[in-house]
Amino acid sequence: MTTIKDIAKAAGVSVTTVSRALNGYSDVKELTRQKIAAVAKELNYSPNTLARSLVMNKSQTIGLLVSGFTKESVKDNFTVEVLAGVNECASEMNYDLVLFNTNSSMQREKTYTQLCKERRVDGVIIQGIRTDDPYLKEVVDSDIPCVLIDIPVASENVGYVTTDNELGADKAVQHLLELGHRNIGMINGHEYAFVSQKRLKGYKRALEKAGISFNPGYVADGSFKEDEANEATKDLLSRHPEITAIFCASDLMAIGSMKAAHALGRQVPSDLSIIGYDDILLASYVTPALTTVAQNKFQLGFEAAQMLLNLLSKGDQLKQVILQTELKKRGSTAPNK
Amino acid sequence: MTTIKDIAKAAGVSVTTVSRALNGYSDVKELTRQKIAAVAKELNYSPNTLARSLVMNKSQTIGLLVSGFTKESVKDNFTVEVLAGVNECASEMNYDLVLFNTNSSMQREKTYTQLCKERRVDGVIIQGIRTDDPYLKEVVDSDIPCVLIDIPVASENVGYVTTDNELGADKAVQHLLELGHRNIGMINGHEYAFVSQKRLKGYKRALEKAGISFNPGYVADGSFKEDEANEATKDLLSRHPEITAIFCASDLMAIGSMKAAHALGRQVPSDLSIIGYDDILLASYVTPALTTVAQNKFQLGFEAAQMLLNLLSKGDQLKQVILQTELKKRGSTAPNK
DNA sequence: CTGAAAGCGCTAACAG
DNA sequence: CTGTTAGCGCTTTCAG
Repeated sequence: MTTIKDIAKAAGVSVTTVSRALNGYSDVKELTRQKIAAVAKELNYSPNTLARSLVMNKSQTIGLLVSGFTKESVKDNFTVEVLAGVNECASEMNYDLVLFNTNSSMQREKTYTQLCKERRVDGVIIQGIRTDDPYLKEVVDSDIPCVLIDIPVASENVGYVTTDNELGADKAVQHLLELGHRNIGMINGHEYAFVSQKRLKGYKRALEKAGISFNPGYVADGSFKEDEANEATKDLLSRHPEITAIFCASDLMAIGSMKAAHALGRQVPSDLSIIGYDDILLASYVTPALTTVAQNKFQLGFEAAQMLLNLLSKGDQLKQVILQTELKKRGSTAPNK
Repeated sequence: MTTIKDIAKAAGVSVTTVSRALNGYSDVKELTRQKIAAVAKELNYSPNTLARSLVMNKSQTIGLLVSGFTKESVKDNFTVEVLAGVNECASEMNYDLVLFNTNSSMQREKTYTQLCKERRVDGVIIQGIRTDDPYLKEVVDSDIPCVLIDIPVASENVGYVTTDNELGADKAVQHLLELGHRNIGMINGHEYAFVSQKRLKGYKRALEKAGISFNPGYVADGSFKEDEANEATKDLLSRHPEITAIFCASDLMAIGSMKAAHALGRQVPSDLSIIGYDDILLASYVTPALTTVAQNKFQLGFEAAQMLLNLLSKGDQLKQVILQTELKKRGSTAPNK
């Protein structure tokens, strides 16, 4: 493997000159530069980024902590799309991504922080972590630049990007209200997700605006899982058969709810309207197609990467980005009869 | 950031001893070891893997070249599942993954090989690359240990893992034959995928076994895309209305075919049977649910990682793994009337 | 059992 | 414009 030393020798110059020439510094005679470039190509040279990173104390790498790559959770294309967005932005800025093994089946012995510090990533993007994850605080408290997705925490070198979850939920419920529904249930995620709290808030707000008092018994948790939402929906509907519409805090759960409705012999949307959240791929493929509150997952990732890179370059220090959502009316909601 | 030097000073020993103690060498007095461990923890030490990799000439990192992280291609959860498998295996073996930016919208100036060499990854896994990708040959020819997914190339330090595509296609067509279909069309991917070639072969083989002569006009290409398959299917069916069943070389294309059938007023499965390949998530969610040939994508990734790590450890030098597929009978196929 | 010293490949003052 | 020198943090002979 050729090194700049080899090039220096072959070109009859010093390593310094080689380094400078190869890195495009201005203070190298054009002729020398060409000579060096030629030799480098001839010798099939590749710079060793490890060495460079070591001395520059900068790895041009950003770490990715996601908990969405387990065998089970591929259903949700949320993670992938976010990743695609991150990748796109990182790509443009010449950063590489390292995926940390946060979800091994084995007991993890190293904390995220350790992983990041050892790998000397320049910064880290965190997604899909529960707010009660013990390591979350650790990373945030560390001095590693960090951008969180859907977790509103900001500080010296921590920012976040999320969507307007309260408004999104509000819009969803608003839609149901406009269709004439009055008894609207909600299947929420779990308390360890900020988005759940926000979406519940939006649900309440929309209800309140419509002059409908909030009934805690109308809300159940589905842990963001299809199966649990299925169960929760069955339970909810049997306790409250008067419910004519359900707002689910995720599409996957909405699909679970639809199955529950089906099992209970209630037709969607004629007997029961269901609205989801996220606009995952499946949403438009299930039957009936799911009405949902769409969030731009790709953009979420892209913006997160952009914020992180800005943080790193000490450019604009924007610590908060809130994206808007869009109501997608499809087949799973209909006027109340 | 603490270094072993700091620890050495604080513990009153040399850096050598610190290095050895921390790396669990046996030739360190137990007392010294404990002392060092204590100091290390006290000083909140994290080893610098960059430095270590540099001197050891080993980065404990494997590169991932996928072309499945563009904004458009998230539909296919194939890539993600493979990634999950790779991640799982790498995780167990304490390797980290670096995702190379192979799909930036900008013109890429660096070849895969360059990327790999610069980052000093120990090996690389390649997935979703077309066989006519100019860089593919380059990587394979380089001396970087490499495992390909679905591209049957093996050499000194190159291996591959794939599924038995010919048999899989054979099983699919067999299934249609058993349902009494005789005029069976095929929507294939494109010629730059080995799997397409294999699946076509399997299609022919099944037909031949049944004593049905191959009609080239019954085969069209859909480029593995939903839309193109849709068009191709419309075209195929209008040219050959006698076709009663179609074998699609991917589920995404099968979904496109289903839409085409719908547009043409042909009911699936009663008027037209459609069978896919892959068993992507969508397959079981569309209506009717798609009959398909399932491949274990997670395992594909897992085995690829395992093979690569074996290659790296100079353990068993298995260069070829072929996984089996499973026919999943669902709602999109029915007996020929 | 421990330490001194060399060196991985590169960059960055600093001095010409 | 170019070279000398030092050093990033770590591992590894080689001597004790």
